[in-house]
Amino acid sequence: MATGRTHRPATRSRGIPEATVARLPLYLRALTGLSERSVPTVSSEELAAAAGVNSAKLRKDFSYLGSYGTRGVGYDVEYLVYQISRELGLTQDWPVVIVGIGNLGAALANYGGFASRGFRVAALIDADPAMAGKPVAGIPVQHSDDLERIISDNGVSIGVIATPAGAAQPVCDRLVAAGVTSILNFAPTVLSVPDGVDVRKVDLSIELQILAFHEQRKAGEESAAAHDGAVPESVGHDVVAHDTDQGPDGDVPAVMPA
Amino acid sequence: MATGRTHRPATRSRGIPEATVARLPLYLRALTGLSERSVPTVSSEELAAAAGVNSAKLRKDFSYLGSYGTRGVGYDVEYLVYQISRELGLTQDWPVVIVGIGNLGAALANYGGFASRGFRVAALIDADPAMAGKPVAGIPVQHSDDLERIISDNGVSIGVIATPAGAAQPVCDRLVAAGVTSILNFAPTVLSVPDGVDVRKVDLSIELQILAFHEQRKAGEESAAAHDGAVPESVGHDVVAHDTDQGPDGDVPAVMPA
DNA sequence: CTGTGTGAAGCGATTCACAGCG
DNA sequence: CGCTGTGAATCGCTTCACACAG
Repeated sequence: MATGRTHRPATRSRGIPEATVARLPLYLRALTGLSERSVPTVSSEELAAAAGVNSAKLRKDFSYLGSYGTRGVGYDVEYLVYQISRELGLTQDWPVVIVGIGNLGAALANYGGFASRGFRVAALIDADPAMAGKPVAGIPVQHSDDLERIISDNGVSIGVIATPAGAAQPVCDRLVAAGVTSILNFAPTVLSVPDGVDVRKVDLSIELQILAFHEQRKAGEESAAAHDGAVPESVGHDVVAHDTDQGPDGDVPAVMPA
Repeated sequence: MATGRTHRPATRSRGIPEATVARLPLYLRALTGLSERSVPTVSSEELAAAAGVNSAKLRKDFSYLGSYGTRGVGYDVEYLVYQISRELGLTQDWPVVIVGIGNLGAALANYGGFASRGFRVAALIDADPAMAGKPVAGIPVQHSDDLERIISDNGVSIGVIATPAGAAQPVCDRLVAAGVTSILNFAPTVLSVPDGVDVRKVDLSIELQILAFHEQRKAGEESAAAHDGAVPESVGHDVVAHDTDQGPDGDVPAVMPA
C-alpha cells in the first residue's frame, strides 16, 4: 500500500495551504451572517472573532487569496463573500448523491446547509427495494441498482456515503467506477480509493472518544490540583481548554502524473 | 472575543500530541476488527494499513503511550486494545445527552457505535413539547425544561448538540452551567464557552465545501493535463492514496436494511 | 493613526533512517 | 534477520511584529 503519491509543488501560484482551505468555509459562514445584516465592512479582528480564529491567522489566510482588504479600513463583506465562494468553487452547481437513506441519510437530505451553498441533492439512493419511490425531503428514493445510471445522467462528481459500515466499500467502488471523484464518508470504515479520488470522513464515535480523552484528563488534573492547594471549581489555572480549531486536515488529490 | 484560548504545553509526562490522540480511535477500531477475527498480533505495517495511516506515524504514536510492542514480532492485539481504551478513558462509563432530536439527533440516538465504546445515551432532550415522552431508539425524549436536572441527576459531562443553529448557543450555555465540560456540536455555529470546556464540531456543509474546492481544482488540471491515460496503477481500488488524516471525523450509520 | 499584508521566527507534526531488542 | 522504538531532519502551519498603504 505504498501508494505512490506525486506530491507536487502544488499549482505554482494557486498554492493555498490545506489548513487555509479548511477554514475558508468558516469565514464564508461568518461573512454570510454579516452580509445578511447588511454590514458593509469588517476588520480582520472582528471577522476572526466571528469565525472563532485569531486575526493573524485570518489575515495570513486571506493573503493567499490575494489582497482583498483595504488598509486602515478592513474587508468589504460582499466582495469577500464572492471571492471566497469562487475560490471554493461554490459559484457553480454541484450535484450530489446520498447513498444510504437511513436516519442519517434522511437527516442529510433534509439539511438546508447544502442547497444554500451550491450543493444540490441530485438523488437519494438506497439498497432497500421497499424504500424505492418513497420521498424523503421531497426527493424520491431510488434503488441502488440504478446507481451508475443516476451518477452519469446527473453528472455527479461528489457522493455521500451514509450506509452501514459493511456496505461502504462496495458502494464506494461503484461510485468511483461510475465517475465520482470526491466522497464524503459517514460510515465507520477506512475506504480504499484510487489516486485522484478525494475522501473525507466524518466519524461521530471518534469525536466522542477524543472528547473522552480530554474529559478524563480534566478529571485527573482536578484531583491533582487539589494537591497543591489550588482552587476547587473556580477559575484556577486554565484546564485543558485547547483551542477550538480541531478541524484542519484534508487530503490532497494528486491527479495526473507529474 | 469568543472562546477563550490558553493553550497549555501539556504536562511533560502525560504529553500525548493532539494529533496522536485524534488517531487513537482509528487504531482502536482497526484493532477491534482484528480482535473479532481472533488475530493475535499485528505488525505496525499491517495495522497502519488497516487504519489508513503510514507505519512510521503509527509507531511514533504508540511510542507516546509506552513500549507495548515486541521487536521482531509486532503488537499483541488484545493488550493494545486495552491500553488504547484506557488511554482514551473508554474503560469507564460516559453518560451522554443529546439535545435536539430532529433527523440528526435521532440518527445519533440510533447509532450503535456509542454503547460499544463506553458511551451511554443517558437522555434525549428536545424543546418541542410534542416530542416529550415519545421514544426514540427506545429512549423517551424529555423536554428541555428539565435539562439541568437531567444533567445533574445523571452526572453527565459530555453533551451533544444537534439543534438548529439558533438554539445552539443558548443550549450550550445551559449545558455548561449545568456542569457539562465537553461538547460535540453539530449545529453550524461557533460556540462560545468558558475556559476548561472542550468543544469539537462536526459540520457537514464545511466538509462538502472542502471537497468542492479540490474537485474544482481537479477539473482545472484535467483540461491542463491530458485526461485519462493517467497513472497505470490507478484502476482497481488500490489504496488509500493521500494522507487520510483530515483530523476529526464522526460517523453515524443508521439502522437500515442494505 | 489604523488595520492590512507579510517576512521571519517559532512550533508541532511527519518522515526518515537506523540502532538495537528479541 | 525482522520489526519496534526513536533521535534527527524536515515540513507545514501558526504566531509575531512591523513596514507601509490608505
